[in-house]
Amino acid sequence: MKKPIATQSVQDYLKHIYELTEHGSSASTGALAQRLNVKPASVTGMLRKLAAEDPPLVEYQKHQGVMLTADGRRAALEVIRHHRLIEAWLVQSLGYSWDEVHEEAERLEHVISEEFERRIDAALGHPTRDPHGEIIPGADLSMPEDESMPLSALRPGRSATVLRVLARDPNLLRHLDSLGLTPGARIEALDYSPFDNNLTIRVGEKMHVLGLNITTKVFVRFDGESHKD
Amino acid sequence: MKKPIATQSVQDYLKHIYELTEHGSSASTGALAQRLNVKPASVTGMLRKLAAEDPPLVEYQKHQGVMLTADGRRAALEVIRHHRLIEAWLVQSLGYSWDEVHEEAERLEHVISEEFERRIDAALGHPTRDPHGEIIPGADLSMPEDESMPLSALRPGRSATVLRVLARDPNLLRHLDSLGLTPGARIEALDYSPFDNNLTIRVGEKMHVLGLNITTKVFVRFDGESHKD
DNA sequence: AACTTTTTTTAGTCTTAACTAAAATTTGAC
DNA sequence: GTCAAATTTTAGTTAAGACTAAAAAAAGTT
Ligand SMILES: [Mn+2]
Ligand SMILES: [Mn+2]
Ligand SMILES: [Mn+2]
Ligand SMILES: [Mn+2]
Repeated sequence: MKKPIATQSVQDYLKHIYELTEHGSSASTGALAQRLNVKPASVTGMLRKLAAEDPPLVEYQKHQGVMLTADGRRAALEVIRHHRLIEAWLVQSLGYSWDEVHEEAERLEHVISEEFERRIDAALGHPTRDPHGEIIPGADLSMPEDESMPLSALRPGRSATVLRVLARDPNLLRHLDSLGLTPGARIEALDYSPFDNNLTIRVGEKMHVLGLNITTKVFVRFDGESHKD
Repeated sequence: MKKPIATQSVQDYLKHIYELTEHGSSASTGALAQRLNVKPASVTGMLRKLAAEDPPLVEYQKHQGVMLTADGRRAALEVIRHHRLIEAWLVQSLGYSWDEVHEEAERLEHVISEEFERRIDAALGHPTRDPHGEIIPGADLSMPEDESMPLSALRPGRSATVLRVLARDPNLLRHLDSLGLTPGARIEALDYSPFDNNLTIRVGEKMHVLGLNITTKVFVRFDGESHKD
């Protein structure tokens, strides 16, 4: 019932495959190579290996991209849970800011014990989201559906609440913070310009005109929509 | 001015060489192999490599054992500082007990950033000793002389204060804890039996008869001795 | 449909850090 | 001082995971 070991490298491959495929499609060799900072030839080699593991971790057919098996998905979610709990805990317990935590978590995620995981989870009160608003998989590795919509879909007259931001770049994160676009922030859409896709919003007292570069990276829940189906 | 990288393996070798040689002598291939859980042949290979690094990390002559160079010593102390700060912090901040922290620290020590080191150091109030009483090297990697004496040297009529325990085995650590032999504990020697080296001591209300297995692993400061020379 | 470009895979190398087995050296007993 | 035992080193493999260069397959273009 216990899986033996997965190297750091294997864990990183699985994590990135998960992130590329969470919404159905399969991940390409090239896309993985780019995310992992590795050459495509190296990715092919690893994918063959992952598909040949005893319980196979991926389903892989030449030239067709990969998808995670149930086992691979569980292993990926285990790493993602580590990553996000660590981020939350670096912020809450050591005073890191949200633009500093990713890099640190990237290394710690591979070496903490399950005991450590349990302890920070408990110390944080079993949080459901990390500092960027990403959902933290449960201890049972369950992953609730993400119901957020990109801010780019918000139109004048409607308002919304920021759920999460999709960004790792520290400069972008600091910029979003300076705009007040952090999880929980209330937003009102004031104007939309169809030609350049600029959206004018109000956050608290402040007004901002945001381009797609930003509005596609901030995910919100529209106000006045049912939470459940 | 920045050293590039040292792999986890290199860091572990340096750390164990430091621990074997802190009091002058040089470390043998076999002793290192045992501590590192590796075959002697592997140790020889690594020692050659460490001696050949650009600033050499060890001084090594065939069949003569190794000693750290100044550079190697600094790298070792960096890892040891990480290890001991992490142990302290696992205990104080996450409620670990002193028998659980070593294993976790063993893995974390290699991956935390200098920023992380600074933050836990500050959060703990710049501690000078880890949960086992081991001295934590300073941020400048200075290492104060350890002035503790083994409990086995205490004789009836004298009393002492526990400074540190030399143990990693969780069972031994729990046993020491149950005896009250933790850093700060006051001890009074009541009786000594020269033939079996048994020492009878009082700790608080309790009396214990301890053999060499324990008395050589608990280090104390004798009461009524000057701290400075 | 044929050809060009892009993507992916194969084949072969390299590095790190282990291992085993055999050779060499040192230690220690007499 | 000689010789056996213990320790250490050399030599040659192995495994993981990266790389480059060349071959093959897929996708796009006219
Ligand atoms: Mn990682
Ligand atoms: Mn995050
Ligand atoms: Mn270690
Ligand atoms: Mn310790």
